[in-house]
Amino acid sequence: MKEKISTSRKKEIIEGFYQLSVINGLENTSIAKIGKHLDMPPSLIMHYFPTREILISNLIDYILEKYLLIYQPITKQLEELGQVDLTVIVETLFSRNWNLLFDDGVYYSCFALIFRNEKIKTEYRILHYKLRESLKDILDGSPEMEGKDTAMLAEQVFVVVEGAYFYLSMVDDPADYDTKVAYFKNQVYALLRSSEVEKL
Amino acid sequence: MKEKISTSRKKEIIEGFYQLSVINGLENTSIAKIGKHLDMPPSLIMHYFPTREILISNLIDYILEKYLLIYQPITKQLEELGQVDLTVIVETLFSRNWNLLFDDGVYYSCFALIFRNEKIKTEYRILHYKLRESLKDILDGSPEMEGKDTAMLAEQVFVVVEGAYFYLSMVDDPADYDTKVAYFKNQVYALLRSSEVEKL
DNA sequence: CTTTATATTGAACATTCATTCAATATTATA
DNA sequence: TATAATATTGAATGAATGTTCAATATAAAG
Repeated sequence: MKEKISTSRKKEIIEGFYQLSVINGLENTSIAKIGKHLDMPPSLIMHYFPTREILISNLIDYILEKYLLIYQPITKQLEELGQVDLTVIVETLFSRNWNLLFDDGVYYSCFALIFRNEKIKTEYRILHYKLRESLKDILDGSPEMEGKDTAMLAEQVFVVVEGAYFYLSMVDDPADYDTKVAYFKNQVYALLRSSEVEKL
Repeated sequence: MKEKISTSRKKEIIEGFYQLSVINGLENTSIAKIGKHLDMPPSLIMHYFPTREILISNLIDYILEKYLLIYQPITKQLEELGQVDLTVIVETLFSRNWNLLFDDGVYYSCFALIFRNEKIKTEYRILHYKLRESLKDILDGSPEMEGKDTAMLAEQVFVVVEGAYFYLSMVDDPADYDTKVAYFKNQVYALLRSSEVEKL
């Protein structure tokens, strides 16, 4: 029971950090502000996270865990039906709920840290490699993908997905947004249908 | 001549800001540090940029201007030969020099601000729309693109390019890097060759 | 040369920052 | 119950933050 307090407090602090970062931005969220938000002295926060760097590192773990949740609809169908429809994959990847799962502002702020912090870079790399491997495994389970280079396909699909999310963040006009999403979905469907990607 | 001092000082300050941001990160670069770096009192910086927000806004202008420079090899060939080879386009878009033109860490840190600042978001949107329009114009000039939906193609090509740059930032292993770049280049070539993109 | 506008300086401001520390309260273990 | 470990508090630290201001230097315009 002793450990419980420690872990739940840590979770509470990270979540408070995240919530305030969504509102004010990562760079404007101080330890004092988190403390005020959670009704907790700053010294208690530093008891659990000795430095700000450690605190941020844990926030990134938290965000990357959330990031993985986009896969839930796919893995759910995989468990229930034993295999996954390609349409479900594409629709899941481009679903707007993904965007609602976590805040893009915080996500990209944290991402920007990879350029000056090797540990964070590695964390991001591992996550993104994992995502592609998962997709490869799913594709390998589909009879339509027989004989295709699924590893390459997974890379190519995700580059479209991530490029799309990056770009679409700037698009405000809903009609414009929908048109572009349709472009990118078709692009992915074309990739998955293509015969040019067959293995040697 | 009076105006000259003002503009050159402003340029000096923004460049100093940028340089320090590359090293220490945008969020760790204060006005005092810029002043020390340029041997200049902080008050002089605030004379030209009354608030930090304005300073950042100008830094973003500076970065986005640099971003546009990736197009130089293409526009150069366009001026010299009257038309552009598709290979030159793809190779230019994926050239490593692009990465060296400006720092990705600063670029993504600034990008993260679009989620809490409409003005910055609009600036980013305008730039990215401009990039796509330029590519469309270039494609329209190519006989190989006759009858194709070049607007859509430009969108699809850039989503691959930007997704690739985002993803490749995390990749450290050079062999891995090259493999993936080859994937994404082929992906773009396939897009440009595809017959499925014909206009209605 | 005088006047006016701009450039530059250095000191000062309150505020916020991450972090430290010693003291106390709570809980788990023996 | 006594002891040891953890949880929590509140006050204090010095350094850094963005910003303001009045004073001075320099250059342009009349």
